[in-house]
Formats: sequence, structure tokens, C-alpha cells
Amino acid sequence: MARRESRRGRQAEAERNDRLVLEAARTVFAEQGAGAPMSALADLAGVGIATFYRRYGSKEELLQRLCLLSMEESIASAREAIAAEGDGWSAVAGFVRRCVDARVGSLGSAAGTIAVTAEMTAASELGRRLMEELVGRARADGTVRTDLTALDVSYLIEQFSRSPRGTEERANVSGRLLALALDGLRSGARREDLPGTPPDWETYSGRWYHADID
Amino acid sequence: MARRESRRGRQAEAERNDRLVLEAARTVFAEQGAGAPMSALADLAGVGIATFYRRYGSKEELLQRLCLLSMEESIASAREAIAAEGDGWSAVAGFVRRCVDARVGSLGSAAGTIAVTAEMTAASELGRRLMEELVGRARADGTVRTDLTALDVSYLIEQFSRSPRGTEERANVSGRLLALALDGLRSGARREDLPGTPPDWETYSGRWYHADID
DNA sequence: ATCTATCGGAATGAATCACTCCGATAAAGA
DNA sequence: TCTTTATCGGAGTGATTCATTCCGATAGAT
Repeated sequence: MARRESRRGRQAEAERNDRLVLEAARTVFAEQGAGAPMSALADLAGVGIATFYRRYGSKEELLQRLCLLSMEESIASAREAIAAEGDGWSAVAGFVRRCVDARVGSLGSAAGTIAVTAEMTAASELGRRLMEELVGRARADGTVRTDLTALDVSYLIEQFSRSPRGTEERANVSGRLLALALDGLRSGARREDLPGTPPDWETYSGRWYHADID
Repeated sequence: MARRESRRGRQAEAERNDRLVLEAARTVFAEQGAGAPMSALADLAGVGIATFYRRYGSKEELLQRLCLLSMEESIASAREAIAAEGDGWSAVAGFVRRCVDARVGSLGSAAGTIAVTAEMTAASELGRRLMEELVGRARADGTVRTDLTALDVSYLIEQFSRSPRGTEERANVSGRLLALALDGLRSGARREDLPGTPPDWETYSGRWYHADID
């Protein structure tokens, strides 16, 4: 029988692999795009290819699972950020950092190539509402530039989720660039308004529903 | 015989294609990575595949040419920025904008997969010197944060060169995010220092000399 | 009317990919 | 100790994709 806490032997290996496999998939798909070969995930995880297929029936299923986990992580982060004390900018910055850390939004390259499940749609809409609230509050308390929209923040997360962090040096660089961008979110005297028009959700989410097929 | 100015007919088409082909290659490799198929370039350019092979002997040769053109564009931009009047931040911001516009630095994904020519090495070193000067001056006049290095700027350009601009909406988003990041370069009271350590050139350029082969 | 430069894209052979199958390994239980 | 069972890694497979070549078509130029 399985022990309640910390199983042993083969079962422990399987549990370890559960995490290993998911983390490797996140990293590789984030950095190389959804077109990355399954063998690349296996190499990074240090396991055989079959270890992936024992857990997920297909590459598409794995991608769907990753998308859903991303959105759930993003929702949890947004809730915490909204509940946190402190000024609006700090809340937004903390939220963005956590999302980038978890590589939320790194799967844009899968848009149009995998089916969108009902769960994904629901999570996406909840996430959107929470982000609107978070950014709205930050604008209201004056610590974030007033022309910033929640969707700008989404795109920002998406962009930084993709940057490579495989080596210490790359992770270091990534952290510096993110710090720069986050400082750019602050309200401030010397700033000009953001150029162009606020992005729209239609375009942002529409990517997922129209396949890339000719 | 060919007329001096504006050739006609087939020759004009060939010249038009010269530009079309190069621009399509820049865009596709920037957005999809160096692994993009040649057919994708042809589709975007609206020409046949052979039109590429009539101009460049191989994919590798095309990538080398693009790299060199990128670096030359970057050098020209840096020279203009250094010569320009105005404060240091504006010079750096203008430089970055122009580089991102030209997709300089979007070929990082080709690193390790193509041979580095002597011309490329030389251009890279000159570019580096000019950027050090540009950023050094901007730091000195107090309009840019003092912990910013030239290499941070290089990585910034690289990151933004990859963002998709295929539709008006995506170009718009890209412009907004870049504006945010550029504002983050400014010196300012409320800022904390950039985290981590300054990136080093060894790592930055080293990517090109060690193939991805196992 | 013929020549010639250039074109587009089908054809080709090599390489890569998603996914399956199976022999090996080691924990658990008799 | 010996068998059972869960899990493992990676070679094997058929389908797909890619870089590159080749050739018939097209339209200026002469």
C-alpha cells in the first residue's frame, strides 16, 4: 500500500518525474516555441520520451494542460496581488514577476495549433477580470502611468516569459531587463504618453480560435 | 543595355525582388527563429523558392548576409546617435528604436548554427565600441540610470527585435511595450538599482562560436 | 520571330518528428 | 530467494517537413 507521506522507491521516482516532466515542458516550449520536438523536453528532463506519453496522451494534450496550469497560476497570482498591502505599482510588479517566473503566457506560439477547451476559456475570462481590477487599482492610486491597460501588462508578461534563463548569466540578464520594464510602468513627470491605441482583447484572444492552416 | 536610372521590365522585377526577398527573410527569421523553412520566406515575399536560391547559395549564406546587414545598420545607427544633439537618453532611445525597427539582433536563434565570417566578427567589435560610447555618454549626462550597461541595451534590442509586427495591432502593441521599456532606462529618484551583475560580452558573443551539436 | 534572363513551383532525397513497442530494472510481496 | 508489477529508457516506424534542384513557362530585349 502507498504510504500517505513521501512514498518510496519506484513511486517516488514517478512523482519526481511528474514534476520534472512538467517543468521541462514549460521551459522548452517557452524558449523554443510550441514547435519544439518532444525529444527536447525529454533531454532537458533527463528522462525517456515514453515518460511523457505515459502521462499525457499526445503533445496537444500536454500543451493544453500547460496552458491551463499557466492560467491558473496567473489567477492565483492576481488574487494575491489584489489582496496584498502596499501601493499599486508594487502589486502589479509583484504580479508580473511571479507570472514571468512561472512562464505564464509563454505558449502564445501554440495559439491556433491546439484545440481550446472549455476550461481554458473560462480561466482566461476570469484571469482577465482580475487583471483589469489589479491594474485599475494601481492606476487609481497614482503609482502607475494612467495610460497603462491590463492588456499591456498581459503582453509584457508574454514577452518576458519567453526569454531564456537556461544559464545563470541569461537569468541574470532577464531579471535586469524585467526590472527596466517594470520601472517603465511607474507614473512619472518626464514621461510621454504611450504611443498608439490601447490593445483590444478581441485580437489578443482571437489568435486561439483561428487555425494557422491554409 | 541597361538604363542608368530605374531599369525596366524584367530587370526592374529582379531589383524589386532583391529587396522583397531580403525584407521577408528578416521578418520571418525574426518572428519564427532561424529554423523557419525557406518556403515561409517565399510565401511572405510572394515569390517562388528558387528566387531565394538565385540570390543566395544556401540558407546559411542568407543568414550570414542578414547578420552582416544587421550589424552594419546598427553601426550606422550608433554613429548617428552619437553625433546627434540632445540629451543622452534621447540618443539611446532613438538608437534602440531604429535598431528594433530594422530587427537588428533578431538572429540570436541562428547562433551556433551558422559559421561566423571574419566580416561579422569585425563588425561586431566595432558595433560594441560605438555602443559603449553612446551609453557611456548618456550615463555621464545624468539622463540614463547609472547602472545601465551597453550590453543591457544590446539584450533589450534583441528582445524587442523578435516581437511580431505582422498586423497593425501587433505593431501597435510592440510600440507601446518598447516605449515602456525605454522609459525604464531613464534615471530617476524612485528607482532601485538593477538587480544582479552587469552582463558580460564573453557570454554574449560566445554563443556564436559553439555549435549546438551534441 | 527569336533569344535570354528571370520566374514559380513540382520533384527529390535527406532529415526530423510524433508516437509505439519492448526488454530491462528494481521495489514489493510471497 | 523468487515472482510479480510498476515504471523506466530509448530503438523502431511511418508520416511529414525541409533544403535544394530542375525545368517548363513567361515576357522584355533585339
